[in-house]
Amino acid sequence: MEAERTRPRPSGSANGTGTLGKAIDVLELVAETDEPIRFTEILRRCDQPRGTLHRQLSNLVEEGLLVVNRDHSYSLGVRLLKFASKAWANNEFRVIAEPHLRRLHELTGETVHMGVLRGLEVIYLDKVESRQAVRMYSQIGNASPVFCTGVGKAALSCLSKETVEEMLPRIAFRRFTEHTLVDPATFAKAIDRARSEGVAYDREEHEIGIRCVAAPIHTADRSFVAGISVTAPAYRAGEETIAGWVDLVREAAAAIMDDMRNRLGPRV
Amino acid sequence: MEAERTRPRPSGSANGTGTLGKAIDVLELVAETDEPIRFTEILRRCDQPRGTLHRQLSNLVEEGLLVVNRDHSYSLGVRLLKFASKAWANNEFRVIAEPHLRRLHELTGETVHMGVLRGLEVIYLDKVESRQAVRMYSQIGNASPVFCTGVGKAALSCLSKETVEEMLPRIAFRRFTEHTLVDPATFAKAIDRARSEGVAYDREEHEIGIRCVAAPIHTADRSFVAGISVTAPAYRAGEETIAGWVDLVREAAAAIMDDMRNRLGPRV
DNA sequence: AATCATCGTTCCGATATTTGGAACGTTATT
DNA sequence: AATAACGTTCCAAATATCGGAACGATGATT
Repeated sequence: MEAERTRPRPSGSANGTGTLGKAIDVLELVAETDEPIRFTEILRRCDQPRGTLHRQLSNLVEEGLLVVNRDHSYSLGVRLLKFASKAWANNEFRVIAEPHLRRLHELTGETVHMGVLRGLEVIYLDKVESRQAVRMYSQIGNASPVFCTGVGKAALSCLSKETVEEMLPRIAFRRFTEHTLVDPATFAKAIDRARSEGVAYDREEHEIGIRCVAAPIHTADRSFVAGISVTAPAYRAGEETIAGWVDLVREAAAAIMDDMRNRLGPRV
Repeated sequence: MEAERTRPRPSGSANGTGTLGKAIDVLELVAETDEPIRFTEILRRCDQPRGTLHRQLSNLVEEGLLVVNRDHSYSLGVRLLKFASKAWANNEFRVIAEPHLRRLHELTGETVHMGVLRGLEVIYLDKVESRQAVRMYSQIGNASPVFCTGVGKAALSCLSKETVEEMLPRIAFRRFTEHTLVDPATFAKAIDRARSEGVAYDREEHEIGIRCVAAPIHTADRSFVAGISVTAPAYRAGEETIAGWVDLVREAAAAIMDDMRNRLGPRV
């Protein structure tokens, strides 16, 4: 069970340990709130002494990770953008996958995503779409639940039945649409099926009118577990259409994993 | 000089204070290296004891800000993307400026940027362009020098002559092209001119073949200092063309500052 | 305009974490 | 196989954090 040791803790809040961990927990708390948040409000949500919280916030501001607004509310600092820009540009998996994502987009004409598993969330690493109707950055970096996204289910299908079983009770199955799978057992069955078929689906489970097909990608040692998907509005993605994408997505995933083995060396 | 107190320290490396500051310095060091970097290499660059560095790295990995690769090299973690995604989406100034940037793009047909001053750097907050030839994320979050970018010079023109004077010795004037201003005195004159004219230029100072016109935007208290710009390849941006953009950029900047006053309230 | 309540900041002894040198395994190289 | 370089662990000493309480600022209410 060595691999478990450094696994990121569940995406739930406030279990950071050490000085850094506590500070990042505060940062996360500000991030989760999608608008400027004031001192007292933060104080209420993280149970810490006033003095302590005040110093932590000051340190975060000093580092440029937070900014204080005129009304003493806190927002995320632009320095985070700089870090992320580097994290994105230098991510080896993303660089390797990129041409394959582009090809998949050309073959299907639809939006293609790549998302990596982190704890109980999927974080989108890349996106290829034709029309720039939706804003850039609209998806990259976004964190979505594993249980109602194609990429999330595909990623989980990389893990063993037992590992998934252990995750289930920590997942907060929340109903997003009438099609969302909210029963852990049903969900587990869907993962089993994805594992044997090599593809996972999202039929309007996260958002009404949006469907997708996804396939898993991972390193041999499962230290990197992710998924790629083709997403389209439901009216363009009937069952027959979706079925036609399955092989394309699977092949793209296989090609990416091939490249990963060749360029990064086989892992364990 | 109260305003100086919490100003982000110069973008140079390794002057973080406190436990958090030191950890973020290490993170920055990894970020600056554009490829995976190994323990010993980090050790050489930050003069810290082995044991200390080892623990700091472990903590950063534990928090998901770094990842360790199979060969013990370190890369930035995807958790940074999640933070940045929120920082971008929720940035009030960006949200306010966005429609104006779009309009400016429509009026000129060229790429429009918005960048904010942070220490001695400009960090790009937004970008609007028609063709998606260049990858998304290609610019956002990017940190560029103040002294050879239109946005950087525009931003500096918001500051007093004295403040700029104090910054000069800390700026590492590096020659990017034959047109780069590498003499502090000449550069200071350019800023003075930008201050009186309300626009700054970049005539292939950062990159051969790229020119731009930029205008400053800022809050009354200068806690937010930024610039917007229209950028184009030199063959499409002759002197007459650029001159035609000046008023458009200035007007867009004025409109953004109007909106800022209305929506955020006048600051100081 | 004055009062009161809420909010944010500062202070300092107690506490827990970090620090840093050295010794110990582990992996690559000759 | 021997050697060197690298990464990890350990623990007493140093130091930053912790956290309660007092203080000052802000702004809402009468």
